[in-house]
Amino acid sequence: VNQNRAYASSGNSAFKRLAALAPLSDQDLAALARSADAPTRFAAHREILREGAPAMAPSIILSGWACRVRQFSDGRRQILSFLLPGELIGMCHQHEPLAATSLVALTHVDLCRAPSAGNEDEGSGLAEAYAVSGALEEFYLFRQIARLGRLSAYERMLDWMFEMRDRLALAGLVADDSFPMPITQEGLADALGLTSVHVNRTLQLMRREGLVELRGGMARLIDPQRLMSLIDYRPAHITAARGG
Amino acid sequence: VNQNRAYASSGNSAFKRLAALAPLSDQDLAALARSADAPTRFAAHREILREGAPAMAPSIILSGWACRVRQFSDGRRQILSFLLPGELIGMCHQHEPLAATSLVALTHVDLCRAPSAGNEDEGSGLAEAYAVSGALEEFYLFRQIARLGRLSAYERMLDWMFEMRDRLALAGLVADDSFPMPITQEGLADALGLTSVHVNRTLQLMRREGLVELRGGMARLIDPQRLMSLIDYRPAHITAARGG
DNA sequence: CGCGTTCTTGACTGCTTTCAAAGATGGTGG
DNA sequence: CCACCATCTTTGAAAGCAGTCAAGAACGCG
Repeated sequence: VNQNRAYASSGNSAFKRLAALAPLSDQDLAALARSADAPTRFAAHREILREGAPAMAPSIILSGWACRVRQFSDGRRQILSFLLPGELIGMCHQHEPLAATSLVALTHVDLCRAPSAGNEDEGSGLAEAYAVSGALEEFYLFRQIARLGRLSAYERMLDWMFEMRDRLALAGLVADDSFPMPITQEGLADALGLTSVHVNRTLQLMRREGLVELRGGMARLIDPQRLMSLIDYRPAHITAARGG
Repeated sequence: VNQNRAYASSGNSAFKRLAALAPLSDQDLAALARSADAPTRFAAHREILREGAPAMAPSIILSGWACRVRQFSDGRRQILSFLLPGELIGMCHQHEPLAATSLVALTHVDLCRAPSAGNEDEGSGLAEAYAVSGALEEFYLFRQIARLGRLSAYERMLDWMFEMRDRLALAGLVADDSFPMPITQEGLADALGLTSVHVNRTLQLMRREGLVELRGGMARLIDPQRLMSLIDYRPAHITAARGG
């Protein structure tokens, strides 16, 4: 694959996301660019941070997918949340000295330090983007809980795909309801609280019904309008607080 | 019931929790006491905040249990998280103008504004307590996800009871592994992603096995040491960051 | 081209839900 | 103090969604 081009544009979509969350000044963008100049790279499946290890510096996902994972002693695994391009790690809760969960790279991942945002009260663009990003992260956690607690396998998968679409769209990674989905069916199972066998069956059912297309790591939602009504999907309506 | 005494001591356990998270100065305690002088009261089952409504001022639960809820259009309900005495609402993500989830009182609840903590960087006791509380809140969300995603009904209930014990212990509300559990089996079902029927059956099984005692809104774990090994329970090890 | 990972399929099991109804509990008002 | 009512708990039988085990096919990478 043409990794060169991928790395050349690394961070591009990440910046796009942050700029979408709050207006960024040239100064903000310069700080981001400087930070992204020295990315840390992780290969797929590599552990970025282990539960119980000293916490990480606040960071930005420049490219690739990562996830938080809880590994049980008997082998069971649960993906707690996903970390997509432009999303942040360890911004808000830096007061905890130890990482509460492991972080694992699902694909090649480029990471960089999140430039500090100055005083949060001054309405700096970066500070605002960070705050909105934090609010979104919490929102996604709530959604994951509702998904696991009350949705059927079928509903979980649709709901999850919609969320991924919306989150990737912030980074400009969605074109025509088609978006990258670089995760195995076993990975999906670990995220949705199912088995890979059942994920497979459900996926095939959805394909037969013409609801989604899956090819080569890309997903496409066929009739979003109709699907959203099927599953009571509510997009995030979290934006930067206007004025003051 | 002797509500008078209950209200006289309202906030007592809440203060205890915050003081357990970080050392509080007399100034901090005075600010808390002042705030708690003007509590807002909610009757059981009352809605504290509706999804989509303007967000609430940062607040402290002085007494009682509340929860975040996601209500589906077809009647399904999922309790996303619990809010116990001394826990905080809306501290970190005040930048979102609208509430992302509904808040409902499970019992009578007394609420008060969280006194502002001055500059977070100055190591004020309150600011530190708020930060640790935020980290814990996130940790509990992760745990809820793992619980719903990968544990059986039996395991979910034990795991949840352990978490409640530990959280209530911070507020000094646990004596001899016995603690208040003012929630119906249907409420438990909504929190654990089960049906009330199955919660009931599972609870009875656990009682028959002599693992727990449940009487009059109080729960008691019989042999915590043994139980914890059964379910791979990991206590939170989040504390205030030392030094700096 | 060969090997390992991932995907697919089938048969069977089982945990959990559903539906329905009876029993207990607790608070309220007469 | 007791009857009454709503809410909560308990129980049974039957159905269903998802898990388990196992093996073969397809895919992608080196």
